[in-house]
Amino acid sequence: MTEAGTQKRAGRAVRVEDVAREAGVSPITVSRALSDPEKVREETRKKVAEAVAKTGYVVNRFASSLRSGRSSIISVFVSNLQNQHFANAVQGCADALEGSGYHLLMAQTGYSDRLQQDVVERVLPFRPAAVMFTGVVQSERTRAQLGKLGIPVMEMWDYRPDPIDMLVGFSNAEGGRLMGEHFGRRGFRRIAYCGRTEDRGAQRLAGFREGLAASGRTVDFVLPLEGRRTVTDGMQALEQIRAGLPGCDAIFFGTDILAVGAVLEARHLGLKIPGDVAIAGYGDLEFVKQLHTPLTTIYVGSYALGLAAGQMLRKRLRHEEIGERIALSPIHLEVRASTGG
Amino acid sequence: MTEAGTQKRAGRAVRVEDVAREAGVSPITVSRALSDPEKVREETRKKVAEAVAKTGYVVNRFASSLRSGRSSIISVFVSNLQNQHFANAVQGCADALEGSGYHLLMAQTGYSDRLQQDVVERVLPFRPAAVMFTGVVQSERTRAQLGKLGIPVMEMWDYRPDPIDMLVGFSNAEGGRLMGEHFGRRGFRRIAYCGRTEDRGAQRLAGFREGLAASGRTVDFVLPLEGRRTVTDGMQALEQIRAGLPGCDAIFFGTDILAVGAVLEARHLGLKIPGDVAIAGYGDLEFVKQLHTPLTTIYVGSYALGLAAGQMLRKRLRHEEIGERIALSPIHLEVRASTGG
DNA sequence: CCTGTTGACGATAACGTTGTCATCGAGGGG
DNA sequence: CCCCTCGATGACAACGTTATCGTCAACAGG
Repeated sequence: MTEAGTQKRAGRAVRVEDVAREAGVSPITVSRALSDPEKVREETRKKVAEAVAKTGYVVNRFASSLRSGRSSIISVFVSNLQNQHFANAVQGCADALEGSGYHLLMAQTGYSDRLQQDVVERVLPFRPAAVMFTGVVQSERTRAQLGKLGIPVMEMWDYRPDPIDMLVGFSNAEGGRLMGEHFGRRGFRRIAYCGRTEDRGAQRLAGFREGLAASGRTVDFVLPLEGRRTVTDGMQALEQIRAGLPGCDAIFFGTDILAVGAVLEARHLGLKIPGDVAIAGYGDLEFVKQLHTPLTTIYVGSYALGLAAGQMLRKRLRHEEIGERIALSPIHLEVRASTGG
Repeated sequence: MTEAGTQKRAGRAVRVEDVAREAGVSPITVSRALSDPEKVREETRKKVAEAVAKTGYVVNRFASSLRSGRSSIISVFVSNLQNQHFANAVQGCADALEGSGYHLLMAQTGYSDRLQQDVVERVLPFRPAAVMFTGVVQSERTRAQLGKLGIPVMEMWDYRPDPIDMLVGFSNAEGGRLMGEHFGRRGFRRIAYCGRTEDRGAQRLAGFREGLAASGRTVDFVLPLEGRRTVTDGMQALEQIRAGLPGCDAIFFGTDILAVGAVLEARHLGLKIPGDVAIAGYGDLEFVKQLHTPLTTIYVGSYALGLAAGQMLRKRLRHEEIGERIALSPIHLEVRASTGG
């Protein structure tokens, strides 16, 4: 058994009935005055407001949601708020939904599918009006279950062509392409990629190749580094790339953290950036412009993404036309000193 | 009128009654089998479980909370998740409460008192089992209102001796003191402080003076900078301090962001750090160890703080003895190159 | 055999609100 | 002057669950 629910409120709650008696009207009129004021005369509304103030009445949303069959809860699934981008996105959602009367219920998911399944089931008792995910839902079973729920579902962050319902994401391919074109304009000749080569990484790499192809270039060396990586990995990567591709003059890292490591290591080795080797990253860190050698990277607006998702969802909840159910949040190239800004 | 509540569920919901019929028991037995399994025979429990699976029953927490008078909702007030420290703290709370059966409801507060008052009222309809705040509650009216609620209240982040109910915070004075002692050990002679001189800043400064006093030192120059500040402010501050206190050889900034600016400006001016001027900050940024000149600062464990707060609250909700209702989360000095680490 | 206790389960009612339909008077068109 | 619409309000019942009390059988102790 769970621990929840040992809190009991003391005393008898103030009910609509009490307010109604105080105001000299019927309970249903109190209800209307509070939730649909236009249907009540100005004068009556005022009497009710006074009675509410006097009694200290606070509506009970459990009763109200039960009876009306409406829920003001939107459930937000986040794998980890310590990831600053996710936190920003959630804040964006919150801001977009401010004043809409909806409330965000945090649901923590680990990265694992099994957990996500559990959590979805833990949230369903609240009959949420909608659910949002930072990151696409992986498990097919969960996707099917969510689809059948008949409520708006928002997937954020990643792109996929067949969302459960709505999606606002970044195009990883677009980011890679922008960087490829930039490398072409800069005239780099021996080009390496380092980072993940699965999922998001694969998309970034594919886009990168495409962008380079526009100026007849190719990726001459790929150093795959799967999973979570650190600055130290980036430092080692630089050596491996220089060994694997002698004369390499430009490296695109799939993740800023690796690029930061490479920048530090290059300075350590006395290499000129970008003279000897140009280095670029992909936007997962906010401080890279404050490095000694500011890093060229792909800027990812995680707050803006969350805001856009929240706005789309809000429209949807108002039954307004939302047009496309898939939106790509803008990303752009930040050219800085590390590629010769 | 708010927008919320336009979602209506289609079809007839599966109720305990349906499950009961399927399992050949009474509704109340189904309820018990699900929420208090020990009171039901193993065999009956199994029949109920099968019936639940077959019917796809999901409990309706609105009905259950309404009838039982218990809420599984804990309301968390955050001013801004884009502040990484707050996000970490919230994640800590979430982790501490994982598996407890409680759910976190996000409540966004601006920094203003008026807003906080509004939001508290927006949350009360959920009859939360507890409320948590990142940051102490400023408004006396809100403090009184919360006190009367009779539910656990947790204030996080700042320290104050008279919390509404429970508090887990950092001692800003302690951080200042540690830095003052460090400056003493380093032998700095002409010492400046720059940053806020109100609230948290005042405490940091007071602690700093105290730490310096241990080695007979004093703060020779104070440059007050109230409000939110940026790297640029830090850059300008360095010049002002050098003008205001010629020969200044060490500066303690009340906020890392200012210290970062000063470090960048010092490098720009060709000053040696810490040879010409030592610089230290106060832990609000995570990347300062990755600067070209890593920054000495006060480390603040925001995740650990949230975790501790969540754990204390969890105990409290189980009616366990919690001992002190006030806890100080550990902070410590991170000595790095910018003060001659 | 009687009384008391315990364990498993059920019948009834109530939690506080709002959807639905009904009522009633005011005003407008024929 | 009648019929109809419209605005404002009320009576009643129902949303889905669980607290409370009650029933009934099994069993122990005297």
